[in-house]
Amino acid sequence: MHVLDLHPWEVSPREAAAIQQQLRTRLVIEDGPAVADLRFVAGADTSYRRYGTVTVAYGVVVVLRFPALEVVETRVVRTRVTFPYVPGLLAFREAPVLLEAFRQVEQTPGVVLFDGHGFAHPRRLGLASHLGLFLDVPTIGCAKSRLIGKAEEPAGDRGAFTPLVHKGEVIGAAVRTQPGHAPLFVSPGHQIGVERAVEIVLACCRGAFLPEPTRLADALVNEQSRRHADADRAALAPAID
DNA sequence: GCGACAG
DNA sequence: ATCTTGTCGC
Repeated sequence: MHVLDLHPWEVSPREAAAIQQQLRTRLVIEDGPAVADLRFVAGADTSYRRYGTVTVAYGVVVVLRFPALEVVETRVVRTRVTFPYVPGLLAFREAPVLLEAFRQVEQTPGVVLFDGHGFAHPRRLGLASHLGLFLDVPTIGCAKSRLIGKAEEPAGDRGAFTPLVHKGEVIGAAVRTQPGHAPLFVSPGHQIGVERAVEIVLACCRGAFLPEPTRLADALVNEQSRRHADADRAALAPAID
């Protein structure tokens, strides 16, 4: 896939917040691809492991055919990470490795699902929105927990959802993807609206808490990270105290 | 000033 | 996210 180079990632937390303020003005939170026109959807996720002072990150992108949800392409990438986890600045920790993985993707998806928020962010530029701008493709944020905003508990049946509101604005939705389980927080990333985002996420669910793209990316990235743990530790021996 | 806080 | 055995529940 084509990946735009909008700004450097080697920045301080202070600069990171300023960059988000700048990028949010370019976001497009409306419309989105019609479910009937979707042919391919993708899911992306990361996994971390610390070896001494070095933190290694694995990034994975899985492309599925839609609506069959069959895997058609998978990409795995590994990089070192220096940016710390800071609530609200997640993209600066995860984007580098994920964008590298996306560069290797051949089948451009009609929409990409990320494990984190999109518009439901303090500055309206969560991971999904930030990467949507770099990829110039519709994206959706699928977070397992809330970052900001409030939502009524959705009904217990699968598909039920309530609006996630922050400062009087609807920024996403709490969606019941699996009965008996806490709701999934869905929010627009880029080039899509709340309603369409929820519709697509539900169309990607097969009974599990997470939609297939994200669920498969999560399973694959964790497996890769663990399978290469020993080799990675050995390769980084010189850098370990 | 005191909580809350994606992964 | 990651560290971790067994265990309660659908």
